[in-house]
Amino acid sequence: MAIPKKSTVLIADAEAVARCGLVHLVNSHEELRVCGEADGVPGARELCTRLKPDIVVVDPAMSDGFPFIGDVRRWSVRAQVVAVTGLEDALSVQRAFQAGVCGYVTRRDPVAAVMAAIVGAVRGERHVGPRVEYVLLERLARGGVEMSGAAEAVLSNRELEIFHLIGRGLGTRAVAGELNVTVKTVETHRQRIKEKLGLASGAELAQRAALFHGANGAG
Amino acid sequence: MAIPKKSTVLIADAEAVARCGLVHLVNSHEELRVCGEADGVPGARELCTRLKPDIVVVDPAMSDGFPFIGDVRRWSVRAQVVAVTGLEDALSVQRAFQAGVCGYVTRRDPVAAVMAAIVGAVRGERHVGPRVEYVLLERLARGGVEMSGAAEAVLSNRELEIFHLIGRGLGTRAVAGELNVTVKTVETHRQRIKEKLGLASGAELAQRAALFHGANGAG
DNA sequence: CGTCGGCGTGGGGGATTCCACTACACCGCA
DNA sequence: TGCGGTGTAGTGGAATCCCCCACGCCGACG
Repeated sequence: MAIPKKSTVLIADAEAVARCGLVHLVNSHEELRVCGEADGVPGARELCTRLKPDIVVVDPAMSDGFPFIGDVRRWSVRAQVVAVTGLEDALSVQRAFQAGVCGYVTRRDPVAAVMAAIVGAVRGERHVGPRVEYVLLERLARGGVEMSGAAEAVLSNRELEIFHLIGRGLGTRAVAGELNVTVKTVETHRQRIKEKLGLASGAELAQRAALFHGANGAG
Repeated sequence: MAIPKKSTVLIADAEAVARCGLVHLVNSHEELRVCGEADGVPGARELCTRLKPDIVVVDPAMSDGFPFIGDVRRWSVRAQVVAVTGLEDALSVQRAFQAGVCGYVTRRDPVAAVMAAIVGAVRGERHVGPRVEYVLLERLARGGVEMSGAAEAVLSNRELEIFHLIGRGLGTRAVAGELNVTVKTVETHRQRIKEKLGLASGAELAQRAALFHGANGAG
């Protein structure tokens, strides 16, 4: 037969077990061949420049995972990136697509969905797993489409102030008391913060605020 | 021929990709054979009673994962349980061993360590992966004594599970859906968690959970 | 063997918050 | 002179928080 020139696939995932599964999965498809494995971004960068794979399967949960996706896209217009990860929150999906992934499936999605995303990527098709579809539709249903991946910089002074207070574990009522405004005002600010950051619920807001507050200056 | 009576292995893991890797890994060993796969605890229970596997490879991060470990041990004195999971915090390791696992490796440990733990389990040997060793030694180095430093240790398994989900930014309703219980049940657990950790409000709970999850869970 | 306490699961019900819309005054900028 | 972002605040229905209670299970302790 005319040797159909298999597409080469690079696997970049910190989890050895997941790599093992992905390698077998990819190699079991007749149009695909694994050309390399990496357990971190540095190794993946090296293999990427040396092997020039057609497809890069990457877990953005790795250190520098998201920037790495963008790097691959800049290095080659031909290479496609598929995210296979345990991250199932809307923000991670958003960041991945903004970085330029072609497909996004989670580790809990069926094996068929993983394969569909990788095989589809060969032809530039966008595929997402059922679980990803779900969180995206949830998000779209709420309207807030364009969100700033650039995070908290877009918040106004007042909003940032409230964001910090939320991160300190204060509830709506407590924030209102702290700032000497009504609860309704704080609620409005919370709404706007959620829109700007692309957060779907008050719970996600509390999480982001806590992590942001913990990572940056505590007060 | 003398058919060396391979040991049977049941794989219980919510992540399809990880299952795929574990299946290939286990089947590649001449003394082992995968006899079943489950993507959740209910399915694993069913297969466990029906197939009576020699080894159960389980991800305790699944819903009811830790109690399931204990159940397996109670069902059969002969069956051994090996934890293969993404959880790398000392508390999870401790809970797993208290529940009765024979070995504990993380998904990021080398494939060889995973195999060593599973093969060793056939003979009842205890194996942990390098990463697990590291966190255990870390724990010994600091605190010295029982890790009461983590106030979260006082939480029951179920409470800890919910605590993690809250830390991932899920609201009460979302947690209930994830665990297939009613909202009221989740509310009760949230109450008890707040009592045990001395938290005054749901906002404080969300903050603590986010910080805890960010520090331990996923990075 | 009984009882007691912790755990997981739920319900009732009032207070509170969430959330989508709306409103208005202020300010800067084109 | 209008347009847009900001800070403030309201209305109203859905969802939640938060305290109290209940039941079944299981392990521990007397």
